[in-house]
Amino acid sequence: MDVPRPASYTDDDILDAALACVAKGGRRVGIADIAEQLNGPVGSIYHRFASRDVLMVRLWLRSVARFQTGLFELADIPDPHEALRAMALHIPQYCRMNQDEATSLTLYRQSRLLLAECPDEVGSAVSTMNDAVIALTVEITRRRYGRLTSDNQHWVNMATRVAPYGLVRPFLGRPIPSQVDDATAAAADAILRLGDDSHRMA
Amino acid sequence: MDVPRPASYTDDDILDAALACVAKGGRRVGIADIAEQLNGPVGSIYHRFASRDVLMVRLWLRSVARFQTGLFELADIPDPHEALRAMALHIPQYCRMNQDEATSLTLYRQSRLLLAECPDEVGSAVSTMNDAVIALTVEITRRRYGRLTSDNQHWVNMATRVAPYGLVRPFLGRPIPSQVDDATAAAADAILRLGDDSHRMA
DNA sequence: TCCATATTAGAATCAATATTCTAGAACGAT
DNA sequence: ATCGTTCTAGAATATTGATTCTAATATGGA
Repeated sequence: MDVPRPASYTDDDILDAALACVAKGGRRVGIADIAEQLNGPVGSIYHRFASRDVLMVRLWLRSVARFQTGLFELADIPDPHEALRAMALHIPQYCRMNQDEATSLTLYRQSRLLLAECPDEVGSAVSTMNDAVIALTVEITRRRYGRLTSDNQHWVNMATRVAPYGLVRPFLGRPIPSQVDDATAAAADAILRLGDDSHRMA
Repeated sequence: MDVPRPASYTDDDILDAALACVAKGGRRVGIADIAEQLNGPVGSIYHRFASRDVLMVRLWLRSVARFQTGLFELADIPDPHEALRAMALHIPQYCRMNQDEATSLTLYRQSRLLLAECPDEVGSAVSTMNDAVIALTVEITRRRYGRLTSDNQHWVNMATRVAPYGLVRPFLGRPIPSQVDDATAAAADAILRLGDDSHRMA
């Protein structure tokens, strides 16, 4: 069999270059910027990625996946309330340890991508990206509240994702102060507790 | 004296058109989009705004100013903790009542604009936009904690701005559920309380 | 009516960047 | 040494969208 020329740049090399550009902040990242950071030609980038959009979405997906692996390690915390608080705290901790990737998480939002403007080469990955995490969360939610309601899921979502992410977001790009973690824990506790009084409902 | 031709489009008309485009979401808003929404030519837009950047920043500044006027009405709540909680709750409430403007608040961040890339025609407005709100907040903070420390200011900032805004942000563009308000109040209370134990410090 | 002025109007231009294209290079099996 | 394959290279092209430019228009006072 004939053998092809070996590649100088892997997919991940290119994604890493793009990540560096995104983290560097500045203006909107262009293919030329990525090529410069990569120290390679734009042709090699287009050889692997159909378009700039596909490249950027794949970068985002890779960061999301890496973020999520840390979450699964929290699955075996026995007390469910503790587990949920740990999930909340994982967000500022991950952002502090992986500043560049954390910045790249702000590139897209799943809801927007699903709505439209998403290259279908990556469409299915985008639509299933959260499935495993949702399954995990559902299980812990059931244990935490005794039963699973859409209300409970709402509180858990707010406590473990929305609030923590909202609290770190303004600090991305600079060192994340420890007060963010304290505020995250306090907010998560308080919001999770809202699900305990179901007497509000009819 | 000679009299000029009367204007068909005021500054605010143009900003309103831009606002509608931003709220409509879709892709990045261009001058052509705004002109179409305005039902006028691009020339009239450039007649009033030196550049797209100036226009968008002015839209953002107008939204921020409108948001802030609601805040000042809370100044005379006597109990400082109540006042701070009300400030926090003002954010989801404002976003619910003014969905389009709320979306336009996500256009820029003051910190980024000050750093660079800000047309100096609007630079001074950007740098002073928060002065009055900061003065108000400082006063309430002092009453809430007895004294003013940078730590206290941090907690107040997290409780009344960062957390509430982070909690609504993912819901912008669709109806904002009442749970956001409940979560905001709970989180604000919990975070403000963190400033009460100063025994942590040396 | 005619003037001075500020404005509308939108076609023409310009700049930035994404994308395509053609040529050449690297590899190991034959 | 040659070949088929996949990759690098980067110049050329296409596209997108901001900005500029010239002409025309509305207005009330002189």
